[in-house]
Amino acid sequence: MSATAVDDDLWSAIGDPTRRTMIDLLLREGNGTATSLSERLPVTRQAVSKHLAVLDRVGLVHASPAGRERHFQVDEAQLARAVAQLAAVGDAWDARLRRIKRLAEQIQQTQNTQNTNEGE
Amino acid sequence: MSATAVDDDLWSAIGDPTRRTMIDLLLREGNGTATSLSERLPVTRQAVSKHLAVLDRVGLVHASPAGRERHFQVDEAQLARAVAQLAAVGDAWDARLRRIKRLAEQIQQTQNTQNTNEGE
DNA sequence: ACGATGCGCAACCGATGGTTGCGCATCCGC
DNA sequence: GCGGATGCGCAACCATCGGTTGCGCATCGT
Repeated sequence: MSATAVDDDLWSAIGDPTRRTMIDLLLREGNGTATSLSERLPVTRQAVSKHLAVLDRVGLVHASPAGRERHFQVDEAQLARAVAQLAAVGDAWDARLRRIKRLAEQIQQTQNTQNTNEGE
Repeated sequence: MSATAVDDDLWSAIGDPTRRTMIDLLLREGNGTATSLSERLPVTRQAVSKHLAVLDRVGLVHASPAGRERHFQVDEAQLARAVAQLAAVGDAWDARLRRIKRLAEQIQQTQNTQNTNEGE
């Protein structure tokens, strides 16, 4: 049934909308610092820093110190794991509600045409 | 039109591991009450009741009073929306990961082909 | 050398997931 | 019909978390 400890950490990590956006930004730009990310987010540097700490703890990102800055970038393999988690839960529900799968896909199509990615 | 309010509510609703399990149980057994669910969960009835209230508020489940009991069941259409949310985020990241991998492979071969395909 | 920049630590606040305790309504056995 | 068991909601309370502000320290640039 899913829900191991690691899985749960990944879930809670990507469950936060701010963290999702941060991952998105990091993926888009390759890397970033707490300060650079905070400039593109509606939260303060400290909040971003905390989120980065969380993401770092679960291994979704890792930092590389460069002088007085800390450059973060996404760990692709770990993110792939997280994506697999999403898919797993979706599939689990889908397995029980296979008949609504088509409906979900239709909705997804609509959403994809509306928003390809996030901007806020 | 990225994260609308409703979408965000859906995310936070399914983001909680207890609520995910509750949805799972409800799907498995068709319906359930706060008490019946709490017997299968490591939390108290009140906690379950609160979660049910949250899920009810975002429309993922709805209750049907029966005597002194309140039977809940999953709203399939709304759950389909939620699954679509998961898939959408997963697809977005997945697509970007694929792009990164391709880019990395291309960089390795750039010495020869020089086919820079960085859309971004 | 000194100001600007980037960061971490600490204190604090509001929301939330969780608990316990209580009271009320409904059902069941007598 | 009465009383206990059952199911629920409300309220108080606690811990955690996302967020803020404030401060101090290290590094960079002139």
